[in-house]
Amino acid sequence: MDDSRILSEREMIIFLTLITHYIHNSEPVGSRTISKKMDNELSPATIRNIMADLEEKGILTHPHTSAGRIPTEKGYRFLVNHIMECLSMERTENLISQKQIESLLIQIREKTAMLSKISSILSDLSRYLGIVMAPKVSQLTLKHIDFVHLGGHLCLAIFVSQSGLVFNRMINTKDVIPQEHLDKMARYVNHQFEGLSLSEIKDKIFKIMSNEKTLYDQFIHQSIQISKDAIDQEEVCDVYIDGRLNIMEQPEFANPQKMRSFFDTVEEKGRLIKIMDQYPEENGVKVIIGSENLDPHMRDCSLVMYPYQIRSRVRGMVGVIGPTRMRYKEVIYTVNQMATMITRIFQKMQ
Amino acid sequence: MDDSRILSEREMIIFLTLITHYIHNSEPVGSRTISKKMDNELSPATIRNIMADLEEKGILTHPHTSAGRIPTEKGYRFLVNHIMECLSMERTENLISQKQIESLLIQIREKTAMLSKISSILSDLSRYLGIVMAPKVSQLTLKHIDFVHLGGHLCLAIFVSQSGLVFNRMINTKDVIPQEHLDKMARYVNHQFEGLSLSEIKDKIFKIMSNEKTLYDQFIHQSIQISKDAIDQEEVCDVYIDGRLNIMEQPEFANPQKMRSFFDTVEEKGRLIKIMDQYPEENGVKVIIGSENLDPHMRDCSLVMYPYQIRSRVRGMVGVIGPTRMRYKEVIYTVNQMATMITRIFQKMQ
DNA sequence: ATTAGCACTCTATAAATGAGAGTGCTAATC
DNA sequence: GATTAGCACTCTCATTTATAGAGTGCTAAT
Repeated sequence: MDDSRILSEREMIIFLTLITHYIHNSEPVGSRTISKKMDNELSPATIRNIMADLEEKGILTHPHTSAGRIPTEKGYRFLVNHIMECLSMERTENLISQKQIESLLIQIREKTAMLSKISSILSDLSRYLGIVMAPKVSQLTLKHIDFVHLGGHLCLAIFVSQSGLVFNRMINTKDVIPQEHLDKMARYVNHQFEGLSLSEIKDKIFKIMSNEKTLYDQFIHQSIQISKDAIDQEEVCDVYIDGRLNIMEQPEFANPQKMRSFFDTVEEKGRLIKIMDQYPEENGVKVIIGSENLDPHMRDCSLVMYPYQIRSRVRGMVGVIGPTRMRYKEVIYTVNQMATMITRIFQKMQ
Repeated sequence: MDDSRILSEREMIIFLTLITHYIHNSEPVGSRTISKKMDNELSPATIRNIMADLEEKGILTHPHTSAGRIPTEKGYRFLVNHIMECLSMERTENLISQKQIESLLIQIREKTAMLSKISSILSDLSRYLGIVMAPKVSQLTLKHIDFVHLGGHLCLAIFVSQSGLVFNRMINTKDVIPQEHLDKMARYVNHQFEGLSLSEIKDKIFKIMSNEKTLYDQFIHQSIQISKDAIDQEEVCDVYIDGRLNIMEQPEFANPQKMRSFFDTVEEKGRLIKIMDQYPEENGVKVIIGSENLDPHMRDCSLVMYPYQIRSRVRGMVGVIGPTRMRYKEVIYTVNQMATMITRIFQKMQ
């Protein structure tokens, strides 16, 4: 039963005081401590009674008889719901110096570098682990394509997307194609495909190829073939992680065993992607707390993730992983702002 | 005094047996263990005597009276010297499946992706930390340059080096330059600079700019200006690291404190570069053992690094960081082969 | 409804104990 | 003369025992 909805104001104050204190000190909080924090408004004995009530409601617990209280996962969930309500009501205050970060990021054009910089910024801001999941390239819109002859049958295709991201793929051509020829082909291909997404281009290539006229025009045929080779290559969904040091500082990972099993999961990036796919979003954000996470190695972690967009098409995710005892409010606000900022940056980049 | 040069054959056998055993088990080795390993050829008592001799020579020690022996740093250094002698004499056996790795690597054209893949391979092979230090871009030779209009005053310059590496820089142009115009400029610039290294191009740009003819030709002036802007941007010397998990498994880092201080140093990449610059190479390799390293946080680590080349010009470094108790022979062989392979790959890439 | 008082519980830390591993030395053996 | 068996000695590490301290829950008083 969800008794936790019906908290009296006094209970709420005590709960928030306790959880805040615990989040910062990671030690069970006793009744005396809370009483002091509230300027002795209530005596420890009274607080003990209330804490017992909160424990009955399932949002607090204590590790052993003579220890102070700590929040349960249900407690954290309750806190997060509370925060989300505030988030939608308050005008989010600026926790981060957006301008500086934005001007820093907008200068990086290279996809890999940009995303890993974002994960590094996220980890610095949150003091936990920063995570960025790359958008699927196939949703990007083509601005410009270029072919460079590398020698022999090797050729390099360089894509620039509308949003200014650069990525490239290598092609093994059937014939040796000289650079001037490649330039001509590039001009043709640019003309044909500019403004389309990679997956749209795929479709168009299919159409052109099945057009019988193509069969007879050597030039078109070759141009289309090379584009097809470049686009068809399987894409990996990349994950960028930074801030491992931050996690090492958390007392819940002081045990080397736990630390290892945590990093085992995190470094195996496929797992993260799976986790991301597994959970629904609420109000655009995913917050996965402790054992809500089905992966047993992530039982002591929480995860906050927001989606970002490129030209209202592609969606990637950014977020933070930290201990269950996370500074949720700060993190949720920060990740939210970063996601918004990234979306905005891609808009600006044109 | 370097008594360690004068080891009898028997002493040598015992030393190698002991150090090998210690490297694999990370526990002090007693006389009984060694005796067994040598098929009871000698009794524990005899071995004890010899071990006492080796201790006098400074290549063994014991952590306390009733523990077995462990190698000193001088011992490791002695081992490494011994290995290096063998390396130059033996035909290096193939420890790694070079062909597969080579064909895997040669497909990656993007600088960042390639180098981080190499560091990942190195960490997998060594089961320690894989390190790659990127070559200085300014030494690369230009194959092809391309300008892409990104909208407004923004323009992207894409470089492809002779060796097929791609990297790009963003430029803020004074005027708005349309794409057709940029294409023309690129053709001119390619013609002017192809085959030169970035630093040579810098010089040439300087010459052209001081030529008075340039002042009057608007087109040349603009082309040169944009090239200059692209090339002048400060480059960062990148470091790629992978295999943190491997390090966590080493018992010498079981203490969370030590682990943190180690990663503190390693993640701050500037420090690694400094360390690299500080030590001389012997026979092309740098092996830094334990406290030979001036950085106090790296006191428990060893470092094996080989240089690699791109077209016999630029030098980067690849290597491995592990505990002082490192499987030196394996690592030295592996890193050696990887460095050679990388050099060869860049040759092949044309 | 709140609070003071007190017995009770559990942890964390320090001190005490004992088994085990390995040495160094001496005297016997090959 | 080199090797080895034998044994007292040293030091660590794991286990046990004792103790102080923090915090609770309950009862009775305010």
